[in-house]
Amino acid sequence: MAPSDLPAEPTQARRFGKARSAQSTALLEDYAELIADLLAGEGEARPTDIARRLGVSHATAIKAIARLKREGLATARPYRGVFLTDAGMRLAERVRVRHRLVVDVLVALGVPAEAAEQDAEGIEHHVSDATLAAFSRFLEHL
Amino acid sequence: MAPSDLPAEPTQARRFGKARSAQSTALLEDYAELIADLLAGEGEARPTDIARRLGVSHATAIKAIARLKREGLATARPYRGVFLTDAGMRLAERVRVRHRLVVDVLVALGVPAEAAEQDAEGIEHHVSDATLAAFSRFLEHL
DNA sequence: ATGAAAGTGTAGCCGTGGCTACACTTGCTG
DNA sequence: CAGCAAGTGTAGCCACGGCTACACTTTCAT
Repeated sequence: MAPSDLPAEPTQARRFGKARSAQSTALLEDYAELIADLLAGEGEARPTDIARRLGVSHATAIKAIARLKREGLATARPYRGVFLTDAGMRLAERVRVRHRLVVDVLVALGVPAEAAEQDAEGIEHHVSDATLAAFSRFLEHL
Repeated sequence: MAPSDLPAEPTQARRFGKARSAQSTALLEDYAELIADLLAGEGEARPTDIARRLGVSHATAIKAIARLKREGLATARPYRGVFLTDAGMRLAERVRVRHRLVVDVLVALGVPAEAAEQDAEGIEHHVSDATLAAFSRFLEHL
């Protein structure tokens, strides 16, 4: 596409719309992945730990956890920590794999490790399956 | 970093924080780029056109334009279209270059064109200067 | 066994970015 | 030149994701 070609209106609108909705699931993905990590590493996931890791207040974390529950991704009983449902664990695993893949591709392209980790944190939520597949192929053929 | 190593807390919190703040500028970037395209292509940028391209209501577009004005990126007089300030044009140009670079890298990695355009729409807002530089180098050495 | 510290939960505020509904310009057309 | 269609702007709603402040459990040490 030449520089000053605008894509057809509906195409462009669809793209922006998808990017917007990807954004709305990004937060759930981050929480799911982090909770899975904490469960694996510490045996439990407490709201305060989650909040500290994400750099938000515990109240913010608790509200997000409520949303995870609403979406059927997590369960939690008052004062008893947070757990993931099967759906939540599947999501976390998908996110974990995708995150590593994005970081590995960035590093393979010559991005310094710390920048790769940082950028992957934002990029990962916008990587489609098609792109993910291409990333896999690229890393294999290295 | 081994799979189940968690990054140190402050590091991880900082990463998430940066990813969050990148998000807040993403919308401005999209508007600035689109307005620049419309000005270049049609000679004028009207709120309704902007809204159609982005797939949002005209009211939403107008609110975003108000924010662009607040941030010193755009100017607009009632019923007279939207224009970019110097800062706005510089931003738009930076965004345009970055967008192309991201798309080109994705395509070079084997991502199908349409998916590359779609994913770039979300990814571009999270690409640091270091990553951008690596992308450039990668494309040159192709 | 109790009391303080740590953690948890709730309430209520803010700004953002969506939306619809309604009012008002503008500008073209007949 | 009158009137209507298209475009513009404003108001007010919602959900989200931040926050602080405050209340309530739990837990652990004395």
